[in-house]
Parts: sequence; C-alpha cells; structure tokens
Amino acid sequence: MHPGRNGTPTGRRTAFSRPRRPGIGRPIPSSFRPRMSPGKLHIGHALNNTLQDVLIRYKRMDGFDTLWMPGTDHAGIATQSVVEKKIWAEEGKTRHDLGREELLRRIWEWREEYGGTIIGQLKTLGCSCDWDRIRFTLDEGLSKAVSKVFVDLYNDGYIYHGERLINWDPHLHTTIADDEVEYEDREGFLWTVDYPGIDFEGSIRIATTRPETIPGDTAIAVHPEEEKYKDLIGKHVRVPTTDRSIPIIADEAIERGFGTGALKVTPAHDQVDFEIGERHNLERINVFTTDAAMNENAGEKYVGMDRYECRKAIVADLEAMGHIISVEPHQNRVGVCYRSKCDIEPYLMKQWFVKMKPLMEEPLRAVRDGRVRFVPKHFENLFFAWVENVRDWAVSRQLWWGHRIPVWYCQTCDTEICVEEDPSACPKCGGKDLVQDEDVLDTWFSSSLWPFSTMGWPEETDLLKKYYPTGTLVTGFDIIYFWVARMIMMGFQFMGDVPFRDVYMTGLVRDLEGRKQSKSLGNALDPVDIIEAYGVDSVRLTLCMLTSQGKDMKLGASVDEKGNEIESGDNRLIGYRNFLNKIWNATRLVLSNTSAGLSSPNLDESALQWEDRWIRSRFETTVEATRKAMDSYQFAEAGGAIYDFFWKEYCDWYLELVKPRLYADPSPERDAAMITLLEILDGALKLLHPFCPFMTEEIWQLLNETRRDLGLETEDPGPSIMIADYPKPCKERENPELEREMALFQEISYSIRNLRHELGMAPKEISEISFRGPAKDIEFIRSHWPRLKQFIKLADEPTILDTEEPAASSVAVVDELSIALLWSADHKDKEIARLTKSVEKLKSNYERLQKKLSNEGFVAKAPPDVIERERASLKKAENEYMALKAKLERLV
RNA sequence: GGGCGAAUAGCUCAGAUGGCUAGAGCGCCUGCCUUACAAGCAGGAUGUCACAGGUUCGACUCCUGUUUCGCCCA
Repeated sequence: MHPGRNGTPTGRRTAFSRPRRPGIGRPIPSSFRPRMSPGKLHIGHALNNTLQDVLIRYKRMDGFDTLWMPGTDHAGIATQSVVEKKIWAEEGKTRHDLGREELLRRIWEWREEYGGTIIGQLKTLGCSCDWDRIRFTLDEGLSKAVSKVFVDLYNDGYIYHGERLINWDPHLHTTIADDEVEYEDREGFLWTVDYPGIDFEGSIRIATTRPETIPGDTAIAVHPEEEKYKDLIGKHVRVPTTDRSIPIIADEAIERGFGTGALKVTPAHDQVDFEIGERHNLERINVFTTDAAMNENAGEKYVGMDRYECRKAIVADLEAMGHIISVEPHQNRVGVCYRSKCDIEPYLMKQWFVKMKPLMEEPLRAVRDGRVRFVPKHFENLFFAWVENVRDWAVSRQLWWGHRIPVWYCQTCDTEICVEEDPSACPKCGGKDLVQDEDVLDTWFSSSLWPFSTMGWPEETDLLKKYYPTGTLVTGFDIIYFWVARMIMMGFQFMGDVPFRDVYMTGLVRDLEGRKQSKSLGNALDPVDIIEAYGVDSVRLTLCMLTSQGKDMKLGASVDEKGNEIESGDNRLIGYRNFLNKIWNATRLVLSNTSAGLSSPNLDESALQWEDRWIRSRFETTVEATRKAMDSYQFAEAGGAIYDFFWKEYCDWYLELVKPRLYADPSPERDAAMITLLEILDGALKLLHPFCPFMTEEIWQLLNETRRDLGLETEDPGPSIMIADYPKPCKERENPELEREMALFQEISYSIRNLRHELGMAPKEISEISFRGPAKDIEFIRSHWPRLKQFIKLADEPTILDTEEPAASSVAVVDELSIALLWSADHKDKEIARLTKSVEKLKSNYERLQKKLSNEGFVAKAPPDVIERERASLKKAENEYMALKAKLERLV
C-alpha cells in the first residue's frame, strides 16, 4: 500500500506548531536568516533549515529548552531592484520619478504580498521554529539596535566617513562590499603606450589594460631601483590625450618584470594606484560618471561615451597619433557584482566604513582557542585567511530600502551629527537646518546583529539572559565572511561574548553534473517541486543522508512541471522514499495484528522470547549509535543507523520471527510479541522523528490509539511525538550473547537459501536437510528449529549426522557446522562447479590469514584484541576451507 | 601565484583517531504477485580504493611527490 501521495502521509497538524515543554537542560537556541528575496525557498535553504530543524527537534525531545527564532532580512539590493524593475515594467517609472517615500511604500506593499512566502515554505518543510517570534531586520526593535550599534561604533571611532575607492555597480547604482565582488577572467589586451617627455629627451612607455583611464592619470611610477628609469625620476611627461603634464615618481609597489616596468597612475580608478597616490600626495581625477560613462574630466571629445566605447575611441586616437607601440592579448580579471553581474568600477566616493582590524581581534582569538567551533574544522582556515587580510568594511549603500544612516549634517555650520534619534537642532551652532545622510546601511550590517537584536537588545530582556549565547548556527560556508565572521565580531563588541558555540557548515547543493545551481543555468531545483514529487519527509531524510561534514552534494530530480518523475532522477531520493513506504507498511502489519487484543495489559517479562530480547538489544545499540552521531553532527550516520535497524532488523528478521505468535491463540507469549512490536516501533519512530517529522507524527498518533485500545497506556504519551522523550540508552537490555546467536541463526539461513538458489532447487526438490557439528550448535538448531524452518521453508525435521554427508548432497559450512541439502535429483555437475569456486575463495582467505598470523612482527606488535580476532577468523576459515575441500574431493 | 578540498562498484556517495574478506542506495543478472510492503521478497555479479614512492607488523586511511577536477583568495 502506498500511503497518501508518494509515501508521505499528510500528518501536518502538529508537526510545525511548537508545543512548549519545560526545559531541564542547557538552552539550545539557534538562529537562521533566510533571505527574503527572491521570496522563494531554494534548495540550499531547504538543506540548512532541515539540518537546523533536525538538531532542534533532537534537542527538544531530549529535554532541552530550545529556541529557534525565525525571520528574514530585508535583502536591500535584491529587493529594491526587484521592485524597481517591476515598476519600470508596469509604469515606465524610475525610483527618482517616484521619490523616496513612494518607492519605500511600494516595497513595503510588495513585501506584504510576497514576504510571507518563504515563511510558508519553511512551514511546509516542517521547520519547528518559534513561529510566534518571527523577526524582520526592518522591525522597530531591530532597527533600533542597528542605530545604536552604528552610533556606538561611531563614537568609539570604529566608523568613519572617508573618500575611498569603493566597488561601484554602475547598473544598480550602489556600492557593494569587497566580498560581494566576484572575479572573472576575460580575454583582453595589453597596450603599450608612449608618453612623450616634457623636460627630457624622448619618452617613457607604459603598459595598460585600461586606456580609457588615461585622462585620469596623475603620475607615472617606476621602481626606484630600475636602472633604465633612474635618471627620469622627477621629470615630467605629457598625457597623450590631454596634454597635461604629470611627474615620474618612484614607488616600491611597481612590479619590475611586468610590461615596460613603468606604470601609469590613476588614483581615482585603481586600488593600487590609489595607494600610490596616497603615498605621493597625487591628485585624484575621476573621469567616469556613476553610469560608467566618461565625464567632463575625460576631455570634450570623450564626454558621454560608455567606458568600453571610450576605450576603443582612445586606442584609435592614440594609434593615429602614433602613441601605441604594441598590442598584445592579455587575460585580465574583471570584478563583477555578485548580484547584477555588471562590471564593477573602482570609484572614488565618500562612504561609511567600519574599521575591521581591531574589531576582529577577539573573534580571531575566539576561533583559535575554540570558543567558537567550526564544524568541520577546516573551514576555520577560510575564516583565518579572511581575517588576516581584512579591509575596512564599506557599509553605506546608495539605496533607499534599508536602515538609513543615522547621521545628519548641519547646513549652517557643517557639523556631522551621529545620534540615534532625529536631532532637532545642531548641538554646536543650534541651527535647525539639518539634512540626513541619504544612504542606507548594508543589509549584512543588520544581519550581523541578528543573534541579539532579535532577542530585544539593547534592552536587557529575559530572552537575552536565558538564550545568549546561542548554541548552534547552521549555514552555508559561502557566507562565512558576509555573515558568520561579522556576527562573531558584533557579538563580542556588544554582548561581550560569542553569538554561538558551534557553526555547522553545509556544503553547496549541486546538480547531477556537479555544477552550482543557478537561475541562469536553469538547473536550480525548486524544493517545492521535489517535495511535491517525493514527499517532505523523503526530501528531508535525503538531504540529511547526503550531508557529510560540509561537503558539497549532488542532487537531481527529474520531474516534470506536474511533479511526476520522468526518469530515474535521483536514486537516493527514491531510496529514502521507499524506506518511508516500508515503514508505513510495517506499521500496517503491526497495528492490524495487535488490534486483536491482549490477554493481559501487563507485560510478563518471563514470556519474552529469544527474538524479543534480541530486537530489544539491537534497539539499544541503535539508540547509542544514533545519539553518538547526532551529538557530533553526523547526520548521515545517524539516519543510516535508524534505516538499517528498521529495515534490516526490525522488518527483515523480527517481524518475520514474531508472525507465528501473532497468528496463534492468545497467550502471554503472544502478548509479549505484541507489546515488543509496539514498543520498538514507538522507539524507532522517536529516533526518526527529527528527520521525518510528518510521517512519524502520523504513525505515532495511530500507534497511541492502538495502545489505548489495548489498555496498554501506563502514562500519558503527550500530545505530540515532537515533545516525547528521545530514546535513552538502556544498557541492561543489551545482550551480546543473543546477538551472536542471531548471527549464527542468520548465517545458517543465508547458507541454505544460497545453496538452494545456486543449484536452482525448488523447495520441494529437497527431501532432507542434515546437520553435523559440535553439540552446542546442534542443540541450538534443535531448539530454534521451528523458527529456522520458517525462514528456509524446508523439511519437517532436521537429520543430525555423525558421519560424513551422503554424496548426493550440497554442503555449506558455518565454522564447525556442516549443513547438507540432500538431492532428490542429480546436481553433481553443478555442485562440483559451485564447490570449486567456493573452495578457491575460502582457500585464499585461509592463506591470507595464515600468512598474517605467521608474521612475527604482527604477533609481536599488534594489539592483543586484534590478534585474537584474527586467530578466531583463521580457525573459522580453516574449518570451512577444509570441510568444503574434503567434500569436493569426495565428489570428483 | 597562494591556500583548501576531492579522486573508492556502471551511477551517486559512505568509510572519525591505521586493524574483520572495503560498504550503502540506485542500476544490472536470476528466481518469486510467499495473506505489511513488486516503491516489495530471496539470491547473485561488479573494485589495481587516481598514479609513484615512503613510514608501519599492517595503509582506502598517515607522509612526500605526480596527474586530473572543483572551490576560495591574490
């Protein structure tokens, strides 16, 4: 039976509401911040929110007081440009046509409509956040925190206003931060240009990739030790396009081997040149407009031209004038905006900066000494590398959507006023004519405060007292700089402590070809589609199972628009969907067979059978394995332990073993089977719940109904599995002896099934089965015969031999035990072939072990338990090899 | 150029501090509609663990070098 659609029943009613449970342990709060725009959940969100939810559900069930504050940021650039585009498309108006107030009104309107989408999708995904505590970076409280932080940093000298080269996006018309620039290798040219000397004979040649910046040149720089230019230092040349005179200066930063060894210096348009300019006090001539077209400084001829058009024009003119000496192909790296993909222009502007070096000192120490732990650890290296080279953070953005910079300028006396509340008058001259800075702050500025601004800071709230610092942050490694590092920084600066203890980094979700998912490639998976096709729980479980310590994962689902599978798609998704289906079907078996009723609602411990005690023992082992994995963020390991237990042990062996008792008349033994079935199912559901909240909840409710009907309830299970106790280890139930017995039982079953299948014998073809071996094995077989018989579907009673097996038989060996199937037809040839192959394998294994154990070094140096294990293996290998070899020899 | 990561079955991937005959899912082959489940059951085949050295009693695992791929930073 296939429950609901695609293996996932629709038990959503309690899966994302968040019943409180009294906390008894350390609070484990965590934060997350899905980006609001483009207003939709993508697969990366699905991954890290699933992992976050798995952790929080686990901790909550385990008795911790958890807090998960959901929310979104305002995504300044993205949101504003989406709305601007929409307005342009619909009304043909720009933001300047509308004005600041009106544009903001429209964006809020847009947000009203789409802002909730992502929250809804997170609920669909089953995230068990504290939904009554949703936060938004532009909320009043969070905005207050932003202002306070800005003002405090300003007053402490960590924020300054300065003219610097910033990364200008001529398309979006805003600055972006250094780490928001991506670099592309492009095929370009290296032009060698001749600058004629003014106060010396001849000329100097420079190499450039950007001739369009020549009008902005204010010097030529050479290396101070470069012999061929030594005499020219201090002389002047003429800029070919403008006839301006510029000096030749000496600077250590010049790379001597590159080009001609002389560099044209354009401080307004290049970072290196800017720094040279600082050292030599050079003029900064900006030749571009904010659209990256040429301005009046470029000269009349070029004004208004686009930068790349101008490049062609200048090259043509220089060529005509004979100033171009050579042109060579050259690969250059061009910065592009991570969002608009427009070529970034280094541009001279007054911007607000945060001094990063001093603020990052404590965060650096904290990561070094483990107060903040990165999982997996190697991501620390990324963090260190960034901190060591960190430059000041340009935090102002030429946008309207965001937190406006809390700085006012007195029009009367030119004073800069940085205060939290709108000032009514200039504190210096008392003037009333105050104008607020036009710019807003980088969205990440407000996001960096998230761990405490969401809890009510700067008020000293109960939330802060109880939950700061938070426990675990789950995030993609790609925003270590943007977000993680800055949160740690702000945490120390304003809370005096780390914002979180652990940072679990997820890898990226790639497509089946290993490419990064992107809208432009058209390979981005919409989690909603996959959920449609496979069910939420399958998707969650698959994401967890594919997660291995920060590594990227490939995921693909071949589904059409309607969500139907069109080809094999992703095999893991199918596999885990099948697993959930298996659980559902096993549940049906358990619940339908236990509804018959118990003879007594109390478990009679003495009625527990061999297999009951075995499955209880296995369950305990599984609990330990699962917890150990969960506690070290090994999601796949934890899921795998549950998967194997449920399918390979509970279903394949235990369910089959108890069937005869379920179908028999009421008895304490039947009761014991039913109670154990229900109890283990209950435990397994709880173990699985963090991964698959919907289905486990659904089944658990059904299970509780059955238990109530049976009168089994001794205590109230509570309203939801999500606040039931996570199974705790119970050492007394572990029984290694029983597990060894079951291993023998299984080996016997496997051997017999294998023999039969290899010889192509139908069950009825086998007249007899006989065993020969040590008394304790024979005794074991006799006492478990009814069970064995069920698995191998063979003769009524086993024959016990004390001599060699009859020739007309096939033999398998388990250590000292020989198992023979007696033929009713002639299988001699097949048997010889089978035995020959088998003996060969056993022989090589036997010899391998023998060699190992006769190695003196091994026996002298290996740990005793390893030697012991190898000795046992050798003995077993020898028994099996010798027995089958003898049988083969008799046969031929 | 510097740094980080990866290379294991046809495919996608597990294999923490070295130690069972290297595993799983999907796919493939054989036989089964066995009264929970054909999205299933039973059985099976498949690996120079990228390459070359080294350390070690023992290496998929540690070290060195090489090749290929990916990412980050300059």
